[in-house]
Amino acid sequence: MRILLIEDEVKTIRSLRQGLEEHQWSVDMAYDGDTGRRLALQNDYDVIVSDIIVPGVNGLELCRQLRRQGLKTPILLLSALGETDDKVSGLEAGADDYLTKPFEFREFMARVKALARRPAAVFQAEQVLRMADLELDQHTRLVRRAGKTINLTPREFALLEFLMRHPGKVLSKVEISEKVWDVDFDTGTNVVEVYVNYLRNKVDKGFDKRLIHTLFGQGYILKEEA
Amino acid sequence: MRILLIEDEVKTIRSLRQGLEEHQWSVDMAYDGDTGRRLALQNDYDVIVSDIIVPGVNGLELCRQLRRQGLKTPILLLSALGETDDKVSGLEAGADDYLTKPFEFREFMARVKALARRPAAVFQAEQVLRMADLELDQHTRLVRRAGKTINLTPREFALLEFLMRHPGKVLSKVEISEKVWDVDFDTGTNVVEVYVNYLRNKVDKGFDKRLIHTLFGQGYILKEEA
DNA sequence: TCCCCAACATGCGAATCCTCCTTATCGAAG
DNA sequence: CTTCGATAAGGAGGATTCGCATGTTGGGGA
Repeated sequence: MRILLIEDEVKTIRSLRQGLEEHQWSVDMAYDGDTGRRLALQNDYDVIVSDIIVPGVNGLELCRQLRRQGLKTPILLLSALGETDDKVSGLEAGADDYLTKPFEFREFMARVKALARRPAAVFQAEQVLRMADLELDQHTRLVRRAGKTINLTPREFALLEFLMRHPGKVLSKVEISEKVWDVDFDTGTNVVEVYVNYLRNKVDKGFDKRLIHTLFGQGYILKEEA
Repeated sequence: MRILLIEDEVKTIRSLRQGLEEHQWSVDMAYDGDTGRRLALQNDYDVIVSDIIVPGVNGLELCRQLRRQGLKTPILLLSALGETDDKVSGLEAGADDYLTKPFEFREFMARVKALARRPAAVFQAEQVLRMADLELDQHTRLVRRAGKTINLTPREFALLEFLMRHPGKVLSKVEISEKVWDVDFDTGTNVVEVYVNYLRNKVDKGFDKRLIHTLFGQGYILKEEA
């Protein structure tokens, strides 16, 4: 089971992390909201746990953003704020559970397990890569952007899959040739450029934000902002 | 939205019922565990709320029984017992959330809503046809026999899908032409035979038991025994 | 600042592969 | 022996992949 823990309070981190790992959970950490969001979209967790008060994007806003982007992963919010108003606004932001500090680890663990056994998580366990409103299911080989299904050829799919496995990373044409075409020499052609062009026509054209960007002389990169 | 409320304490019933109905929820009531279980299995609720201490089967046991019978509906347990042990055992019995009395109605409502927005029922609709060790997923369009993935062309898939939708039934070539090729006249060719042959090569050849059988002069049939 | 060249984008089309279906031939059932 | 079914072979048409030629753009040097 994979869990993402977004928290900046050292004491809480230590106890939760240790406890989770003793229960055989694989824990990814984020110490601020922005890192948390990136990880949440990039990887496929069974549960996400976030403190409300963290540096950067706070827990409530994080929930809203993730839900707006279609992420279905169960979210458990932690907070020192125990007022009904706080709980209500957390749950209305899209969280699935809300736990007030201080709490016993056993209750935390029981709630995390309850979230993980949801059928949503089972379905999520299929390999879905996300980047903004673009999603690629490695299992069903379905690609969608803003809800609209996109039809890719096998080679186009392989290229997009490679890009989405390394979001925000500059990928040189040599790297792409190696991983997508499986050739480690220069073919002397511009296949990569041709296929990047194909992908842009299908994935970027007609949508508001471009996701595939060129870094002159360096390669290509998949990211959100222009 | 439909909710089942299992509770015997008059005061709680009154406030919850009234509040839920003001939020446009349709409320079914049970005053004891046995009635609750019967209703839960009989009808299709979005959320089930149960007090732990009710006459007859108690809330914990109710959870276990419902889960054992495969019911996926989210369950919220209510209780005056606020100890960690109580919460943990409730969640481990299969509940999805646990709320300690007394609570404010707004928090209760927020938690119920959080449970109701789960995609549970949506994804339950897994469209898989099975025949012996052969399975065909109408949604992902994946076909497997004895765990081995089989690659079919669209036409082959349509033919196998038609056969699997009518297991054990004799299907004449005319019927197959109509349903799979959408032609209601005799094309004068033997397309059906050719495609049955393709299917046999991929689906039957190399496996111990044949599934596609010929009924001379009548048509084809999908069944187990030779 | 301007110019040029390398880097990149893109239109076009050839080669290849996949899918579908037909035809022809052979075997089996009744 | 006649009819029905199995199977091999191959062509039409479309999708896919890739190369090439020609625009277009970025950025470093004069």
